[in-house]
Amino acid sequence: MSIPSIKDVAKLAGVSTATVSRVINSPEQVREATRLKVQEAIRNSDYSPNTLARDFRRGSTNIIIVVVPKVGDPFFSAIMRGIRNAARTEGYSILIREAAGSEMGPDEISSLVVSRQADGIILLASVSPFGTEILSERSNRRLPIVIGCETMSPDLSDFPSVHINNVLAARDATDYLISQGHTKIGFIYGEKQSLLTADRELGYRAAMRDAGLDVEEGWVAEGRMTIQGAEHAARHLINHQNPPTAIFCANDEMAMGCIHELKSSGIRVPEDISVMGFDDIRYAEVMDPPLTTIAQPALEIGERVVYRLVKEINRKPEAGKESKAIAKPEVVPHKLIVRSSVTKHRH
Amino acid sequence: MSIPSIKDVAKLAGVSTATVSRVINSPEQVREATRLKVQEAIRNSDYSPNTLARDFRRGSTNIIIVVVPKVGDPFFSAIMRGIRNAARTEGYSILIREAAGSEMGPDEISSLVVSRQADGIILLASVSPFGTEILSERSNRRLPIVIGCETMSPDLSDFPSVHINNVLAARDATDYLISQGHTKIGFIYGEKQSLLTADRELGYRAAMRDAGLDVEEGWVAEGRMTIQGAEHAARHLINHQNPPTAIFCANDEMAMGCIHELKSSGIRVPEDISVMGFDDIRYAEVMDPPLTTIAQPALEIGERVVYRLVKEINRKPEAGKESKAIAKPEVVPHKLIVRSSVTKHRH
DNA sequence: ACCTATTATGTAAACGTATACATTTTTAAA
DNA sequence: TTTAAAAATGTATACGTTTACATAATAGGT
Repeated sequence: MSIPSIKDVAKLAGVSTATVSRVINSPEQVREATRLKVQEAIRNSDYSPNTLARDFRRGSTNIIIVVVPKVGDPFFSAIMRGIRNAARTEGYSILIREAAGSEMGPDEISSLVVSRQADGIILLASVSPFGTEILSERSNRRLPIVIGCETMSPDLSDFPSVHINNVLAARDATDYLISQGHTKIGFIYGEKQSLLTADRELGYRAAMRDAGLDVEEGWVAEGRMTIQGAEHAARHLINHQNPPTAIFCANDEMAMGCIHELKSSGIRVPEDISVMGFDDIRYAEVMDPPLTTIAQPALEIGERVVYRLVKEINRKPEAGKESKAIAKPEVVPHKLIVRSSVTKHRH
Repeated sequence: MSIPSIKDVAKLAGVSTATVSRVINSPEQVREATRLKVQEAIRNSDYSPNTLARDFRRGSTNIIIVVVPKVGDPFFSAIMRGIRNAARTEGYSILIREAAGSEMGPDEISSLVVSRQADGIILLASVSPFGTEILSERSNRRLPIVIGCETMSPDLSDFPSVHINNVLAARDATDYLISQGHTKIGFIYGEKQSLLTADRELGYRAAMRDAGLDVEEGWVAEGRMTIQGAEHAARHLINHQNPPTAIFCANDEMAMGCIHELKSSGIRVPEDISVMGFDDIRYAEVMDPPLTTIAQPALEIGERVVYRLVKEINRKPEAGKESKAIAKPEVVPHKLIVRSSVTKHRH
């Protein structure tokens, strides 16, 4: 015997398929006696609805896909927790899609958007520059999309989003270093094309400029968001003829690489060089030295991003209007976390 | 105008829907002239196939779902890379499902298995104890499942799986500590119910026994696989009246917590106490001190686990046999990585 | 030009569910 | 009881594809 369908149940219970369907989807509509009979038949036939057929018929899946750059990134732990919480209360299932850097091409992202395998998409991964054109094509705006954490290029900025103010946060971080007496401050950014770390660099440079400090050529380098990349960048910075006394890394993982490289070169952190991170991943406080960094309200971001998305999903009906309204981003507060990797500079 | 279907394309191109379908799925079957005409129509109508309908009709999705305990765990980076590689060459898409400890109840895992939203499932997360009954029910054995890394309870052991020999690996780790002159060796395991860390504990105890060494009550504690848990456990161990001179942690993250706790208590690592990890996550080598640990061939595991799964998916046809054949696990080699967190014990 | 073998296309049914609408049964009021 | 209103159930269709089968077009020989 093959896999049982709703018909089998109907026959077994002596009712129509419509009634079985109602027992499953709106039990209050069917009389108790019938309901019991049907439920009994469901058990006996070991039936469970064919999700594929159901989703097809309904035209929706109750699934939200979260696109994440890399599953092994500790930064996403808390965000995902927030996403799960909110998704559960809203009745959605979460599936995660790994973008893995540039390995997820325009085709993939496009197919994700255009095929209705999900009711909505949460982008925690940068889609610039490759996917930008894709997403901005009107034709691909079929599925609601909300962007979390990431900064998007201007032509995508009308997507709803929730994130901290990265420019301001980086500025605060830099200001803190300056307040500790540092004047020669280096910066390690992530990927060249990433607008996210570009924003952080903007904040860094703004703070330096406003404090009347120079940013020497060679004080900023690319760390590719990886440990090895940051090690390489750190080596570059300390080999500079006039090396910085403090280094601001665009995320914590790079800070780890940076610190490791410094120590390996016999440089003490923070006594010789201070290091500042970004994100406050869970390893930050057990590092040696514990990392001074910027914390994002990850749980809150996760929750708000799905509430925002669900709102978007539910106001599909009036699709006639082709709502051109630019969604203003929801900005959540960041926070400076002072630990021990930054210390006062002794002149 | 609503969302275009294959019918619209057919009308526009002046052919039947069957031909359009063929142009999409087996272009070589249709004459070039027609093909071009249809492709033109597809472009003009901005059509893309409704995945829901297609999957429903085909009865399969070309999707593999990977169940992972937590997305923020660096251990899964490399495994996922392997999975992605293999999945791409096999023509499958990967979606990830976060189990998040015990938050994914039997219902969820069951629904995952029984609904055909995927063609197969890769379990990197332990399903013991809660999901065990679920999975072992014959009625739920509808979707091919392959287990990676994890150890399963005996009644699930007939699922295909690929992993290292955890018992042996833990034994090798412990033997290494013993070879360095340690006789008082502690152990921090993960979760009480986890068979995975139970295996590692088994290996640890076996090594101790075979070396004629005692394991004192109080030398082993639960670290819950988290930093905080490990800190707590470490505190427990060092407060013992006769504290160990080496601590073996069931994963690297706990080793980080352990080391942090030791240092905070003024204990030097490895001079006073040696610490050994497990997994060789990417942070292991930049820790201070760099962590001596056991490496798993993560990339290989990832690849083999999907090849195994695909094999399973493809031999569905002969379902009549209800293949009771117990699949023997594929065991891959582990490797001891010697760094600096373990040193010779001075008597 | 004719017939055959091959190739290309069209026709129509099916997949499993949900639901609008029609019909039957029940309930409650008179 | 009778009747109207309300509630429960049944009938039948649609969702968008794919595909077995039937039919039409082409090509290749004579």
